[in-house]
Amino acid sequence: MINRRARARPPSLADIAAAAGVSAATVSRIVNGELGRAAPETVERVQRIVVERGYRPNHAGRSLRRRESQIVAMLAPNLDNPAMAAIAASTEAALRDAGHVMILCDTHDRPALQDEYLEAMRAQLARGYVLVSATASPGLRAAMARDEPLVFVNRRNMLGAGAFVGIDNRKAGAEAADHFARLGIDDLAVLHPTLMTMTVADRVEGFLERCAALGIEGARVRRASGEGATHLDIGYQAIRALAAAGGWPKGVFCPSDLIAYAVYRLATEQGLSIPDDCCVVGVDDNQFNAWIAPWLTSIAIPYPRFGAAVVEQLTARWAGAPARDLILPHELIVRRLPGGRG
Amino acid sequence: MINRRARARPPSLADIAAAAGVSAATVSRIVNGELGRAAPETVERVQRIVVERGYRPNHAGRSLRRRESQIVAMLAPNLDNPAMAAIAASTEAALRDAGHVMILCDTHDRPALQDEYLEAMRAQLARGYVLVSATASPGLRAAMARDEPLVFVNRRNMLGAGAFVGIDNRKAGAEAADHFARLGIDDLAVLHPTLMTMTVADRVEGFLERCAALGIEGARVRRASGEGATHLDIGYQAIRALAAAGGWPKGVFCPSDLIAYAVYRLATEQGLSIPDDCCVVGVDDNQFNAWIAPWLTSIAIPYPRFGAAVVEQLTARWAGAPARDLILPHELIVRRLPGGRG
DNA sequence: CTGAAAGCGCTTACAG
DNA sequence: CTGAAAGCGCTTACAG
Repeated sequence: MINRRARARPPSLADIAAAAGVSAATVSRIVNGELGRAAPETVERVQRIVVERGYRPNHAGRSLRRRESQIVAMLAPNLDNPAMAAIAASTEAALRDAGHVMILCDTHDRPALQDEYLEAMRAQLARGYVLVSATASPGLRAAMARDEPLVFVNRRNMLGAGAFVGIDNRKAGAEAADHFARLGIDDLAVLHPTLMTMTVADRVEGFLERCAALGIEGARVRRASGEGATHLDIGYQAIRALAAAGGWPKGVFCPSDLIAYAVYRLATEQGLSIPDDCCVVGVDDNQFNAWIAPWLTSIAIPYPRFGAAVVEQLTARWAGAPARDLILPHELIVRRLPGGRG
Repeated sequence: MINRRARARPPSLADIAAAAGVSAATVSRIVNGELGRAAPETVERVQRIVVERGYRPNHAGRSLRRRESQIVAMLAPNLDNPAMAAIAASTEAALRDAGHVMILCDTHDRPALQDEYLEAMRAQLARGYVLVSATASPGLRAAMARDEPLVFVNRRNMLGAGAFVGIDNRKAGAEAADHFARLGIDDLAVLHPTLMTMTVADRVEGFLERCAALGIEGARVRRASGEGATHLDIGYQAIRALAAAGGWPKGVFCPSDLIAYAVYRLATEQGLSIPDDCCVVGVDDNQFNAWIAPWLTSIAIPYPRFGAAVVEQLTARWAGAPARDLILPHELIVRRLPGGRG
């Protein structure tokens, strides 16, 4: 038996107006909180009927009329990355609290897909765009030209200025170097994607600069890079190349936890122990590290706070304020140390 | 300097019609693929202008008129769970391919929030609802009464029938028991939340039933439960209680990977080795297991395939087909075995 | 304090 | 093959 019973139409403004014996204009004003413009008894009656019938304004009608929706689009590469999931979760909650809904788009880090979503979200009359680790693309340039409210997360706008939410990546890299220095480890390496984003490049540069400042010569800090779809694959390729070429370093800086996970995998495969044979420092400090990666010291990025920061930036843009940076504090989380120290 | 330059209005149907010297009706038909109803040269001209001006139909107008949007709402508890992230990622991609957009709502497993989102999405004229591990709630009952297109993922509809996408949880639990039997481990335990969802209860029951069938008496299979916001906390509480009460078992079945992670943490804290001292089997097989949890054997759930299954179910519901179950295959992924076997 | 009216951008049954 | 017209549900400037 196929059930094709037509779904009941939700009550419209007109239905409420008819039931209350007033005009649609009056109901609209009351629903939108303009309580002072109607007689108290009218307000009371309308509000009662609204509740009774479970009236909800139809957003298509409202958006059409106001030429704007309450939709905010988040464009992110690869939702499977726990850092992305953490950002999405906190942003979703913060937007919801502010009365918006978030549409999540997975760009797979491809400019063409990013542009397609930018266009699709524009057709949805999106009120704002949250671009997590955005890539350069013609559509992004067009959105900038139209002065759309854009907020860049993690990775700065590669095409010019733009509101930004993230951490101080150079400083984070430097603090990783300090950590190795404190432990007296100077046989170091850094692993990264062959094609670095600005974010990763800043972390790597911050690390290398501090190493130099600490007197660890360039020859003692090796670099290796890899290619692949994820930092897992990239990291695996990089550490394998590094270990094959000159043996394992005593310490390795990974500009993301996923790269660090790859190092752990190869070490495990080769029977080495982390951190005793090689001390690893990552970035992100994904929530699972505390549970199953006691070997990983990592620089925690406060993703749970990103949501509020994103909303703050969007609100500022809507109010016409100029774009600015919002830099949140990171923190080195030290876990197991080599030789059972600490 | 505050930049308040008004954003340019995107071209409307009327603009295109004017530019092409035809009526809005004709443009609408062509844009919607009714090519046969206009002269070929008209079609060609309109299509050219559509491309030139970058015309995109305004979805608010279309939704208003058609009384339906291309929005599909996904309601999920806790996006931070990697299983949820995997489901969200694959569903987002599949819906996008089918021409829809997904709005992701985080219900935090709270009935009131679930209802609020159900209402909000209804006001958005959502065309369908993907309910991941949904909870029972008045709003869900109301949505069922309205015959909304609902698809339940992971957890069946607790309030009646409903299209379902998931695995055979009893069988999964049974296979975990088989695995222990093959290893000759019969000092077993199972950990779970104090308040079990149907999904988890099925896994646990399937495990216990198979244990009984294999001749492992009830006294040799201990149970412990815990409470908390996440399976991490729940698992930690459960394994601690179990170990404190009667010592560590030789094998433990965890109906989710997160519970298994908690077991690993306590074992590490107490200086025990997994799987040598205690062999752990989880469920989900999150992507990171392959990289940093070589100690964890887990029953893989094919989340990357869930998206297509969800779209299949939604499409069937839209076509008026009756609700049915879509059971996808799981697979036991065996990793390191106790005593270096395997 | 309240309402009539216009209009947001689209679709579609109808007429020709 | 094409268009005029109505209407989806809402908001708002205007008039009273």
